[in-house]
Amino acid sequence: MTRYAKQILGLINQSKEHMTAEQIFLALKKAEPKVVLATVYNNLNALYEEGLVRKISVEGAADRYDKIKRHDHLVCRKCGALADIGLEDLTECLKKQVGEDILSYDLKVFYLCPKCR
Amino acid sequence: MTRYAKQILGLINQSKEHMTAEQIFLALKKAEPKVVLATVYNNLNALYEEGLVRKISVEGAADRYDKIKRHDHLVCRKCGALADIGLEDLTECLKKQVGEDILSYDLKVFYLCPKCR
DNA sequence: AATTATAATTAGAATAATTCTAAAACGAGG
DNA sequence: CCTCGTTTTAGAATTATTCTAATTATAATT
Repeated sequence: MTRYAKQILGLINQSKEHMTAEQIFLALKKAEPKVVLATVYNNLNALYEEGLVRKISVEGAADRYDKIKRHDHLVCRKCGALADIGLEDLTECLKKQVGEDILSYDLKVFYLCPKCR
Repeated sequence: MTRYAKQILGLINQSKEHMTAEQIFLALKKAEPKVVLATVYNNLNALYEEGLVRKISVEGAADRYDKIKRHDHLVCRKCGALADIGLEDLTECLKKQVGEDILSYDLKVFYLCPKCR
């Protein structure tokens, strides 16, 4: 794994937030002032292909990157704010229902966050 | 509801596909040759705000619009192809687990579609 | 260490999706 | 038929992301 890929993966795994490519770029820039946004995109795509990070898309907003560790998301339908929740693991249950072999799943639960209520 | 909004809603509800704004625009244009893409976006946003259509975002691709009727999606992790599946309704189960009042949820199950396998 | 090959990074232009702005057209109520 | 509020239009503007080609770094080979 390349130098930048390693650091980007580290950032994503440590972060409690759900960073966009831009935010990751800004964070990485603190350690690597020379790095460029396109490099971050390249590496994020590579990490995603390899299955080392998750990509979450909230309708309308830029894609966000997240650690692989299984967990679900609570999304505010108004402002798009994203929070983690750990619901029970549905993998087995889905495998049975779908029939096909499944790779993973993405469960977003929509609600109105305290601010928007 | 405005003239175009009505037709757009009709298109979405009838369609078996998951159309992007562009595709909806092209379909609507057959009946209404004068309509413009921005109008389609305006109406889609309005319909979405009113909770009359669903918006599904597949990482990387343009947002897709779908009927409100509860169902889930099977997404090919490679090519992004989208298919419907009707899994059991998790609403009650999620309400209990989340605690908060939930509006809806969006479950995407990733797999490799026949073509990409 | 010098040479070559391969992969990663850069800069910046290009593309695609979506939103914004201001003006024009429409439609209901007076 | 005039006015007001809404909808639509045209096109510019924005944003996220990808692409291209040149450059640099890394690794492998002599």
